[in-house]
Amino acid sequence: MAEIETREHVDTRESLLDAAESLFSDHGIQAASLRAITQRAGANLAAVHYHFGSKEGLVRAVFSRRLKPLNEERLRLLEACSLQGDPADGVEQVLDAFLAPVLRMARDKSESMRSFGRLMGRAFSEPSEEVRSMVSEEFAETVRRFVGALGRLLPELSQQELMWRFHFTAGAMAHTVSCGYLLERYSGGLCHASNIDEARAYLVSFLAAGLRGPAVAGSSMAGRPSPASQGD
Amino acid sequence: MAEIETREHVDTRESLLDAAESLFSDHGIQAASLRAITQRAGANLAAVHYHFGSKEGLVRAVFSRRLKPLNEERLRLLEACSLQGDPADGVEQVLDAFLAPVLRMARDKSESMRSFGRLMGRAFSEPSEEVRSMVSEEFAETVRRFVGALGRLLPELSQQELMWRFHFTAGAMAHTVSCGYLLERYSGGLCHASNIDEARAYLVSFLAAGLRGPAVAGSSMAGRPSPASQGD
DNA sequence: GTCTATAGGTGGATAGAC
DNA sequence: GTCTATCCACCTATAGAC
Repeated sequence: MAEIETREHVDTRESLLDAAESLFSDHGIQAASLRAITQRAGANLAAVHYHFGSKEGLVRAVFSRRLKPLNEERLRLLEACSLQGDPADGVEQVLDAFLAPVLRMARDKSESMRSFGRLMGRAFSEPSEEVRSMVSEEFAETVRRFVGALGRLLPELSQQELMWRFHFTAGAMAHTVSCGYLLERYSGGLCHASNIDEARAYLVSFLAAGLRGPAVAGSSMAGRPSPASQGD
Repeated sequence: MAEIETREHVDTRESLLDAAESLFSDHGIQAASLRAITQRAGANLAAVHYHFGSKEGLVRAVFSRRLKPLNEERLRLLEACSLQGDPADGVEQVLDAFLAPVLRMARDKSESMRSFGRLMGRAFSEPSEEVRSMVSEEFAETVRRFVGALGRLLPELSQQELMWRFHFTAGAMAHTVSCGYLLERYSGGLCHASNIDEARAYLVSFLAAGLRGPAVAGSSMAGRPSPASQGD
């Protein structure tokens, strides 16, 4: 009988994280009030301060709960690439290791995971400097490792151009995760951003072609109005 | 003498738009209070309600003031492409017509324009449904026209794959406009997102390669774990 | 650990004088 | 068109009982 009670309130801390995640992604971090969060969690207003110290502490906890496992999975998949490496598909494999965990999260069966997907998609452009720097710190090691792997597969790219291209890669991914509604709308319902297999296949093929494309001239392009992309 | 007075307060309506634009982009739309906005504009709190009816009216005015000229310029540049068209560089030219006005805005000399660039970069993932639907409506015609132009240049792509690729294109652009700090940070200061010529050249070459890449198999890819991007 | 009660502050909006 | 004054709802945070 105590079991039922236990399953009812599960764990206040975890309920608060779930409620916060959901409301942060629906209304934005700033607009989601602790009152709304505690109400949805079935907890008391003061519980947030007991468990997390402040609203900011709650925000940090919401992000790190998901980001640590996410980036660990990415790094595991990256390791797997370099072992079973068919170098011809190397770029595609690395991209898939980078993308698949995020896409899976953003389209997860659980509403909770999908919420976090949307939240993460806009985390980098959050107005709050606190949030931005926390999140970018959380991804730093993953970026370093994936850029390294791509650099070895694309040795003809300068470090600079490699970084730019990785930046665009991340952008296409983030947009896909957080702005899928645009694709549905602008395609008149032809495309469905929620289809994870389509998203993966199209993203990987588009990005691999972009990454492998000819390098920009290199040094002397200051002031050039329209780039001539005829590399070597 | 009246001239000096006139130049002092310029025009309350315009001052309010400038102040709102700046504070919306620094702190977010929801977090920027009418009190802070009117104070910066040197206007009275009640002036917002007199000129725009409500905070939401102010938000709409801030966006449409910039988006209409921006998209008009894009469409003018697109027209110019199809006239002086060297078909070999068609994709690059269309991309440049799409990107250049936004990048110029995001790196404009005036702080006001740069503010709006940041604001626009995250407009699509704004929590407020009102803002998102207003902004996506504002871009609808531009998207339609550019997708049409790209479709004619890339006839081997299905309408579906074209839409997906355009979506990724927009994502890379939005990320570049609104998350330049990430590139600077992750490259250890090697790349500077504020360099508009670099951004343009790298973006256009990357995206053109992605758009021109081989098409994904097409229909039978549901459930395929890692896409084989060996088109025809 | 969880609750109530409340402090102390800020938000958007409006009425009405000028 | 611009101002002051004010309403009232809401926010985060904390003190202190249980």
